[in-house]
Amino acid sequence: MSLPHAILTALLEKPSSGLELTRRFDRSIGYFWSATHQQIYRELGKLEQAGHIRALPAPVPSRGQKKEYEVLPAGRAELTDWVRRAEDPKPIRDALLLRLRAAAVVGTEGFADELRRHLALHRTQLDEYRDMEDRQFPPERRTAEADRLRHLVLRGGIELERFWTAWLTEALAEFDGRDGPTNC
Amino acid sequence: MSLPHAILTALLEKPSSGLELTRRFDRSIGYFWSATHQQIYRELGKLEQAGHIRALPAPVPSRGQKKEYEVLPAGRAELTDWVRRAEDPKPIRDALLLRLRAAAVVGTEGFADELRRHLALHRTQLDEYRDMEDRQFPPERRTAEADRLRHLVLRGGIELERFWTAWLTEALAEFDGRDGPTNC
DNA sequence: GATCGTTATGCAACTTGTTGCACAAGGGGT
DNA sequence: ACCCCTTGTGCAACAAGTTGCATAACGATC
Repeated sequence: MSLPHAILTALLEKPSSGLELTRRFDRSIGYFWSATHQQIYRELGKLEQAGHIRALPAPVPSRGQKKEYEVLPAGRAELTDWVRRAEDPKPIRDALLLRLRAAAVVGTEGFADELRRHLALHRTQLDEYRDMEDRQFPPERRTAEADRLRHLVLRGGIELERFWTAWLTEALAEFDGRDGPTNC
Repeated sequence: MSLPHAILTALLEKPSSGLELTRRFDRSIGYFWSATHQQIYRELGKLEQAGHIRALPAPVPSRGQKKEYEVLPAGRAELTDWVRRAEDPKPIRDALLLRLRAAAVVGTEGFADELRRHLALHRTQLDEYRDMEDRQFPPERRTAEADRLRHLVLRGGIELERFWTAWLTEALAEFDGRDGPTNC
C-alpha cells in the first residue's frame, strides 16, 4: 500500500504529469520505491477517482496530451494519516542471499564473478548517492527541517549501499581466500 | 521468480511436506525470502506439474494427509542453472524511508515513536541472528564449504540489521537533538 | 461418543507489480 | 507529402504475493 503514498509525496513536492513522475521515480523517490510508468498511470487513475488528486484543467483534453496532477486536501490527509500509522518492517526478500544459500547446496561455480558484478553495481550506486549528497545537501542546506529529513533518507541509501559493498567484499574474500569453485 | 528456487533449495536440504516447509520458511530460509503457506502449496503444485519435484508415495493419499516432496534431477538442474544465471539486484523498496520522506512534507508528529519501535524490532532480530550464529556456526563448524557459505548468508542478515539499528539511532539523534515534533 | 484443538492441505478472490504493445500528437529531415 | 523519432498516455494479460476461509484426519478430554 505504499505506491499511492509515494505518488502523493512526489506530487506535493511538485505537481507533475504521469511521465514527469515516472522520470522522478527513476531518479530520487524511486531509489527507495521504484515504479514503472504503467503502475504510475494506473495509480494516478485510482487516486483521481478516490478524490485524492485532480488533473489540472488542460486546454486540449485528449490522448497523448500532457496531464498535470495536483494533490487535493483529502490526499494530503490520507498521506498524513499514513505517516502517522504504525507499520512493521517487512521481512527481507533478497535473491542474492538466497542464491548464495542455494549455491551452498548445488555448487558455487561462477558465483564469485556474480558477486564481483554486484559489487561493481553497488559501488556505482554508492558513488552516485555521494554525489547527490554533495550537490543537494551541502552543509549550509542542512538547517531547514525538511532538508535535514530528506538528507537522512539519503543517508539511509548510502549506508545501505555501504553495507552491500562491505558484505560483498567479505564474501569475495571468503571465495578467493579458500579459492577454487567447488562443485557439490 | 525466486520462490520456486527457495523451495527447491529447502527441499534439497531436507525433503518435507508443505507445512514443514512453511515452518522452515518462518525460521531460516524465510529470513531472506518469506512466504505464506498459501504461496508454498501453490508453488509445490506447480513444481510437481513441471516435473521438478515429486510427492513421495504415501499410504493414504487423501486430503488432510501429510505429503512429503523430494527434488527430482530436473529440479536440481533448474536450481543449478538459476544460481549460475546473472541477475541484477532489485532496487530497494522500503516503506520506512519513504514515510520519512513523506514526513518531510506533511510533518513529523509521532514519527520518532515509530522510529523507536522499529529500532526495538531490529535490535530483537539482530540478537536472534547472533544467537543463531553462536548455535549453528561455532568456530569449529566453519571449515566445510557449505557451512561457510551458509554462515556468510547469516552474516549478511546480521550486517543488514546492524545497518538498520545504526541508521535508526542516527535518525533518532536527529529527531531528539533538535527536538519537538514539527507540524508542517 | 460428541466436541474441541492441532496438524495439514487447499480453493477463491483480491492486490500489487511486470511486460508487451497500441495509440496519439508534434517536430525534423528528405 | 512522407517517414521516423520523441514525448506522452494508456489497455490487456500475466505473474507474484496476500487474505480469508473451507475441508479433513487425528487425538484428547469431558
